Amino acid sequence: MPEGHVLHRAARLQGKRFNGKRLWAESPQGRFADGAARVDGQVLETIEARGKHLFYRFEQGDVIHVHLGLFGKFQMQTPPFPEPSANARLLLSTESDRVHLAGPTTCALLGPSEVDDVMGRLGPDPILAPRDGADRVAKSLVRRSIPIGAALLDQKVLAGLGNVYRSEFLFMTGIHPFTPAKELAEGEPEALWDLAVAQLKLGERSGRIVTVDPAEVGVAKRSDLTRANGLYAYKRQGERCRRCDDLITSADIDGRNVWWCPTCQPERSG
DNA sequence: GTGTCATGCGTAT
DNA sequence: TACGCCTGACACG
Repeated sequence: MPEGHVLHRAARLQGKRFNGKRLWAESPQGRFADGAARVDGQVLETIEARGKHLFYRFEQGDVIHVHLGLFGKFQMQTPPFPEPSANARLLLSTESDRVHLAGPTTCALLGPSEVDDVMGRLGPDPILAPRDGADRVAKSLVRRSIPIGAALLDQKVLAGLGNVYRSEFLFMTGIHPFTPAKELAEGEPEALWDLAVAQLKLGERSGRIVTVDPAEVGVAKRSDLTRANGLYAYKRQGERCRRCDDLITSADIDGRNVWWCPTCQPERSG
């Protein structure tokens, strides 16, 4: 259940084990058998994340492209390696480490130009924090009349946000989710970008999404926050806002729920 | 056991 | 807007 921080974390942790190493590749499930056979025995050069996509670049120019979708999962394993689950799409191993991939939406072999196509469809990635990121986000939001709540999930606007960060960032910036993207106030797109940069980097380091300021809930350290007290809005329907005590509410945008505080994020009449 | 939902996204209608 | 894909956790009977 991954947002962008999960993929960057995977790239970092797997890269530490596998970059520059010759790998065994197999697809116990069989659905990536050809691709696995193709890279089996090749040296992995780098693992790169962009938004919610992951790219494994091998010495002969082959690239494995992975997108976890809603259900995909990586597991890192060390010897003695457990029996792969029946749905293991891909195993990459050295003698001392193995990554086990199950349930991805995408696991495919690409050539370099196809990699460019995928990346070309993505907006700036907050974890990579390009200097012009805030500008690009602002320029793309100003052209859209769709709700900001929808725009934030559009990977062309900004690559790597998912449904948890969407509700959290809108809460933290005080923006009602149904505000048309083009009607954001001066500075708000930049504030959303800066928040994304800070929060996704925190998420990448800790491996979880915790947005709440520890002081706000009377906790000493960020690492003491849990799933139960670490979020402001996401999935808190009917619970009290941590700031104003109003009740968190929710609605559907394009088939996905968004949660917000009606007081902290007032509807804007335009 | 069955049904529903979920941190996602592409394609068809 | 609906459906398909991929899987696991949880609620319900």
